[in-house]
Amino acid sequence: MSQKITIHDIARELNLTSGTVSRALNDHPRISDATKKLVKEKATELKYQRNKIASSLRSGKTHTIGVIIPSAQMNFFGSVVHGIEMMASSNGYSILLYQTEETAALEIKAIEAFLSARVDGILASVAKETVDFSHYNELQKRNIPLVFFDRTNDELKVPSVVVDDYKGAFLATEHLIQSGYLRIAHVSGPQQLKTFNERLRGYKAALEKYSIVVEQELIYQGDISIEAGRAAVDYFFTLSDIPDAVFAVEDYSALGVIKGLKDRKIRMPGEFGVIGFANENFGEHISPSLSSVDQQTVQMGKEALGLLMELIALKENKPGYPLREKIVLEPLMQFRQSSTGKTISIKQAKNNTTLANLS
Amino acid sequence: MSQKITIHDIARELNLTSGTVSRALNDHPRISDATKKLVKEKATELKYQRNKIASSLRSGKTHTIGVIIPSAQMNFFGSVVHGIEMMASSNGYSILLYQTEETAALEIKAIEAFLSARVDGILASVAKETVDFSHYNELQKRNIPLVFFDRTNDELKVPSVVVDDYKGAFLATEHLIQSGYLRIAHVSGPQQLKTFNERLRGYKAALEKYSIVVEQELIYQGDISIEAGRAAVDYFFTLSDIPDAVFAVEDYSALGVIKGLKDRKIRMPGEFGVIGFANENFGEHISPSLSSVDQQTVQMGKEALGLLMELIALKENKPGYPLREKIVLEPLMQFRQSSTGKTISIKQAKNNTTLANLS
DNA sequence: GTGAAAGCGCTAACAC
DNA sequence: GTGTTAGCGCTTTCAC
Repeated sequence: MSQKITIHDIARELNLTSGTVSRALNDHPRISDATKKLVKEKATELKYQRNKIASSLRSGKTHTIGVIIPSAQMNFFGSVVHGIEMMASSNGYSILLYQTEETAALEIKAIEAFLSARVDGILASVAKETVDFSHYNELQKRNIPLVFFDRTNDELKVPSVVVDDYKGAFLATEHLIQSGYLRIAHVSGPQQLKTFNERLRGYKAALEKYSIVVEQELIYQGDISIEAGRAAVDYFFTLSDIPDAVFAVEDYSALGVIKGLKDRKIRMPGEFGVIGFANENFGEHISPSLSSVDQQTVQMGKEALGLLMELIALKENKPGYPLREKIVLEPLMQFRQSSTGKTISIKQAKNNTTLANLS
Repeated sequence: MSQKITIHDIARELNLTSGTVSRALNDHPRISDATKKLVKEKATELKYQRNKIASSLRSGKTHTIGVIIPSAQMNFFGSVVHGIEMMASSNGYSILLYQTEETAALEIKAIEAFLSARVDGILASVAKETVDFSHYNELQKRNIPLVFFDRTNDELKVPSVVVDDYKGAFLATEHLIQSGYLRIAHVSGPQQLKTFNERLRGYKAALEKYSIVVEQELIYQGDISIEAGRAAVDYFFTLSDIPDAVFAVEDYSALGVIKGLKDRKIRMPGEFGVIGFANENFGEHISPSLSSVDQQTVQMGKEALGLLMELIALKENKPGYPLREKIVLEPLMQFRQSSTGKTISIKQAKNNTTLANLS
């Protein structure tokens, strides 16, 4: 049988009341050290385990936070969750984890579960599919502390932790320019997500800084997948003026681009430069190794939890916490082989081939 | 203000009692369809959210399970958690996630949190550091359903889900033999973990099946890291009789081997065959693409949760569940470029080079 | 088919 | 410094 020692059992054995036992266990200031010691010893002796359920019901605090991610299988989110859980645990919080599989339906289901579980706060990375944010709105109405990480939305005024997507994209694009690439394309992601929109903005800004005209035909409306990258290459090679570099919105898209270019026997780097975003763990091991923008995933998780703790403290009217609306992490540039110096243009390469054929 | 609609509010508005409302919400058979409909409509109208805390306190069931993993940052565990959460969610269960960072201290802390949260069951992958299993023993004493996955311990009689490491290693080694490789080495992992020991056993068994003598000098005592793989190559090339293939205990070691061989300009496959274990996500994207043994991570998670559900049902005396003690998943062979047919021996290659130099 | 009432185990006023 | 008391919101016997 599973044990069921309660504070009443401890109280009875010590000739105290359950109230005193409860206070002793919670280190209430007005309980004498002697009884505290007595109670705690008896508690361990009886292998008492505090019933958090009952405690939560009475106190209204669960010390549990809900975490919503698209999928734990994606390295990026596993890493963020790692950061979140570490910090949560050391703050005495437990985390309830739900995955959306990028669908709004599961996102709604997760929020309902959290509401029902009376979590003290929620950390979420919005699903790709989500366009209607009313379920998040509902959380705000109910005054439930909420922090977005990575995937955010600006319509809702939700505090968030993100990497500086704009800056990362800007630097990535600038790096391609400085490496000598002249016609730089972009494989973009779903534009309803601010994350991806910011990266597009950064891309454009870098071009503009160097007085390069932003051409709409060089922006392929893609997705974060290998397939999207491949499709982008197929598309780019239908253009009359083929690009010689790609800044992909994410590493998997970048990988697709590399695969597509390899199929076409394009030399990377040299003929073609590629840079991605996310610094997924395969990047440094493929060939050419993929240049990318590191998003400080673990730190992102820690910061997100920290911000949520502040919101929770604020809600409980504990003062002294200046509320930050947004934490922006520095993108860490990881320059590898795929984006290093341009040596020869595709046109030149083609001409060479033509010459070779003629000779 | 956060809302606090209770069943009493619904009851009052409908001139019913809270008991009836509770039953209606839970689809109790003796409640008329009419009232059920009425109650449910009113519930959504008032945006009622069932208080799971109160429900759990009263019923003794939390519909929550605790999950213990070394780290969510490790792709393997992220993947298993993905499987666990998917299945849990579709069974109406929430998961509480704790990481051990491979330490016994955090493992104990996690179990205490789970006990206190009154989880209905626990899924755990043992920390590398753990040698004393008394905290897991305590769970058994308290009759809390427990299932191990991947990292198991044979002393405790805990139901578990693992991949057949022996068989996977056997098939991997056999594949190298059948591909024409003659002198097959092994980069092994920490032998105190049963997982890695089983893989060594499988390697030896395959050699023996083909009457190949197991040579101790071909077994490099390594680890699951790129560095270990590189070091293994350095070592193998000091041997008077250099091997022509490697079965590495894990993909990162295999990757190190590939990198080491590339540095030495060894052609793969052909001159040298390599196969790993784990089917990490970089494997199919590197060149040569890495042959490996897939551990069915997502399936492992699903099976672990399924087994736990059975244990929970058993505890509640719902009959008809034959209890399985151990689920062993089939290793799925992923043959890619790195292990395909041998075409030329290193000796031959050297001779060719020598000849070329002479001419 | 529904009502009445007890209580899950804890916390937190309010006493003194 | 400790006792008393009243619930938190739900489920669940026992009625009828």
